[in-house]
Amino acid sequence: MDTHAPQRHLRSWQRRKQARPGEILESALAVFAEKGFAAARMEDIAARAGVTKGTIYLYFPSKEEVFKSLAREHVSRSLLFATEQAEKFEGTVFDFLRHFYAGFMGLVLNSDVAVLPKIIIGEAGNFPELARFWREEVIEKATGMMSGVFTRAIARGEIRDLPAELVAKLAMAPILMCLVWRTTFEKTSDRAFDYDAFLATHCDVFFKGLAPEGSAS
Amino acid sequence: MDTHAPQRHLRSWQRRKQARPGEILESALAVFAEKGFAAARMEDIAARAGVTKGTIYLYFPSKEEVFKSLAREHVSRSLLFATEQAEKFEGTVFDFLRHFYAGFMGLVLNSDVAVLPKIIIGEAGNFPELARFWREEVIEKATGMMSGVFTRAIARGEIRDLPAELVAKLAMAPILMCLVWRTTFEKTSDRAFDYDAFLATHCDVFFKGLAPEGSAS
Amino acid sequence: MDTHAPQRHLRSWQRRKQARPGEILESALAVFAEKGFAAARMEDIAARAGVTKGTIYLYFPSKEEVFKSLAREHVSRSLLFATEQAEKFEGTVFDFLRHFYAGFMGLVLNSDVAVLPKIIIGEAGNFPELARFWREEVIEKATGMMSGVFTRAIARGEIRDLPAELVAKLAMAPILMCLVWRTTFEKTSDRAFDYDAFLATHCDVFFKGLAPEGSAS
Amino acid sequence: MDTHAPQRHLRSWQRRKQARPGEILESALAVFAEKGFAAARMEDIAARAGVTKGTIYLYFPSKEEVFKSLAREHVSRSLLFATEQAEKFEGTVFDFLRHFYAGFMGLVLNSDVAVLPKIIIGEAGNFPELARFWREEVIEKATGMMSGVFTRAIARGEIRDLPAELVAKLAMAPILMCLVWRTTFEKTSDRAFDYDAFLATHCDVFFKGLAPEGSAS
DNA sequence: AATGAATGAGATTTCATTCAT
DNA sequence: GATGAATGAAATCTCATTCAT
Repeated sequence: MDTHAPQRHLRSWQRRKQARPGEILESALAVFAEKGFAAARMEDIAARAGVTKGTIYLYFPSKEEVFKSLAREHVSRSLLFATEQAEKFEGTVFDFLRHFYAGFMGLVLNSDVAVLPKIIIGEAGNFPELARFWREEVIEKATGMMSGVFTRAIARGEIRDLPAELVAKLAMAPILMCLVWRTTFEKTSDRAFDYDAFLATHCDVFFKGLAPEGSAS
Repeated sequence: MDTHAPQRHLRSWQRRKQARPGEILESALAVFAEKGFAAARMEDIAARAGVTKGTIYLYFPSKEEVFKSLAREHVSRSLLFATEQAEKFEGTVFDFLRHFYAGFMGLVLNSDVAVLPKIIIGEAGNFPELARFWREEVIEKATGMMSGVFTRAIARGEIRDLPAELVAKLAMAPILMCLVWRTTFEKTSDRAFDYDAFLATHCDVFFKGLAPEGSAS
Repeated sequence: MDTHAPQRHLRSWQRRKQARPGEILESALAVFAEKGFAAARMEDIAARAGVTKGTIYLYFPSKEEVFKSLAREHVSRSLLFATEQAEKFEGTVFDFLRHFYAGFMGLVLNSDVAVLPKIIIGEAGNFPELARFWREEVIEKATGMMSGVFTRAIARGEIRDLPAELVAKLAMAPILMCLVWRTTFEKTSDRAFDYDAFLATHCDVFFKGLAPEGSAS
Repeated sequence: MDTHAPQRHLRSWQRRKQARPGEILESALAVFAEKGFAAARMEDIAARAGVTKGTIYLYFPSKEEVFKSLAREHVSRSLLFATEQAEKFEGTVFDFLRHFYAGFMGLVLNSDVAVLPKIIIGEAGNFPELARFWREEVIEKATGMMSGVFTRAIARGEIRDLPAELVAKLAMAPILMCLVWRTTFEKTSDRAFDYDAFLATHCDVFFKGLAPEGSAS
């Protein structure tokens, strides 16, 4: 009984079972971020997820596949965020960017996703397909979305006529810097990096630099 | 001249011995960049340097020490470059930055040093002391140098009154992006990233954004 | 009885796990005895224990620790034997010694513990702490026990008044000779060493030498 | 010139050359004694002899051969000593033994030969031929010499009628104990072992034990 | 004769993966 | 479904031995 309705009235271990892959990936994210792919031990990942080594193999065929699943899984989240942001694009490009940066900082500071780019950077050499996947699925899509924003802004005369794609990349460079700082140097530093002030200054300079000639800013 | 040269009259194997550590580090740079620390095999490093495993241990006590030597060794080169650039600072801050970016691109595109930051990013978790070392010796010094440049520019009225340190970091964000692109995604991409155009656009926007209010740019 | 036995209802691999360390140490005893510490290969130890290299590392962190565990583990057995013997001391010191020698020969000829002293002798240079441990825990305790026996024998007038501790050491010298012969030369010799006759002659001479002046022996 | 008289008027490096093998063996004795065969490094042996690794191979084809040469070389010294002693045998067996023990203690305390038996004990498993060689060349010859002494003593009525060979072995057991103590435990002990008192007590007991019945000792 | 840089076989140790329970 | 003992391939590192100088 209940065999026909596996989603309803699940017993606790059944709920557990469905949650397992997610728990494992979450744990893997933390461990890969800390150690890199090669130095991460399956046992660490398992322990942090509250299971034993063997259990991971019930859900993933290999360490490599855990890693890839992880990378792919989070792509969707990141893109979802970006897309949502882009859809909210109603006001000026400046409003949008401020919103975007603010949202991103929330992500960067409060979750573990921030470490994914770092992992990709560190392991691109060992997993070229993954690097390609990320470029195509994350970077180019995000750049494309952002390019669209700037293209429209140019069309509306909100900003100067500049190569939209390059401007899109420029808009993301400070974010990359924040990510790298947070995942690489923050722990070793006693003086805090003021991400908000950094991005505020960026907006100040960047927006003024984009503004049409003769505008009162 | 050259009478002070200490390597005169060396036997061939002595000349060899003096050159070995450098050859090994050069080889290690390439292998670590490609694979990361953990996945790099001593045998690979040795083979690329034209020696066998055992030889590396004549010059370095362990893989870890090869890695650390490498990271420390190249710091001097990078800083030398930065310091030389700062000393050339004669014209406006804009001239300086253009010069700086151009010089950096030369470095990034034509040598292997570009991969060092990538290595540091990937292995910071496993070598915290190394991350600290890099932050203190490379990043903070470079930032300090750049901050000085901007502080003077502000004093001279060349640019607006903005937090010099944050502006310095903003000035380096596009460089970080170029480095990451080159070392992480370039190989997987068929469409070339136009670093020069990217930095030109950056200069365009950045300089206009920094310019004093009401300036004719 | 046996209701307190902790191993009831164990699954087979649990029973196995409990037995493993002992099996490994037993195997290690044999291999270390044959080759010495440095020349003993983990693979040999593993093979003799019926497992593979890796398994040893589930129970011991390193080869050195296997060795130390081994040396420490068997101490208890040896001392237990000695203590039991000393407690049986009821008759004359001569009866006791005869008993002691007989018991020791049983140990020497029928078990592998005989090789432990040999191992200690061979590796004292490489493991000074171990040599110290053995001197304190085995040699001095055994000597102390034996000294006590002789002290009491002197007090009772069974033997002459001699330095008890030196006599104790003299009593053990023939045993050392038997151990060394058995573990070092026996295999290379075609003519058997007659341990019983050797110890019988020793008793004959030793007892007569200890007897009080003017005794009819 | 001088080619026909290589022994006379040697230049210093020639004298050196002739001394080299001996210097190396002396050095090897110390290192093998400290570490055992396997753990002894050729570099250590070379360094202690004041040469470099390569030089050893000019005189010995392998580490094993250094070891064997060492063991064989010292055999002659030990036997020479024993034979000389036996030839001095003029007085009673008791005088002889006292002399012998005294001489042996000089050897044990003042030279490195004491470590040879220890080495043999530790490496017998790895070099069975060596163990055999030692048993035959050293132990059996020494025992034979000593047996002869006792046989003659029995014939003269100096001591009781006992199995001469076993008595010979008993006479050497305390020496073995001294050797083992000195090479294995002495360094770890703060309280000195009084070899002289030990052997004096041994003589006291042993001689009394050997004395013919009814003798006034 | 002596050197010492280089070699490479072989040892220890780690850890992803398997599988009986 | 979960466990965790066991495996064994692969990595680091050591050091006896060689050989050009």
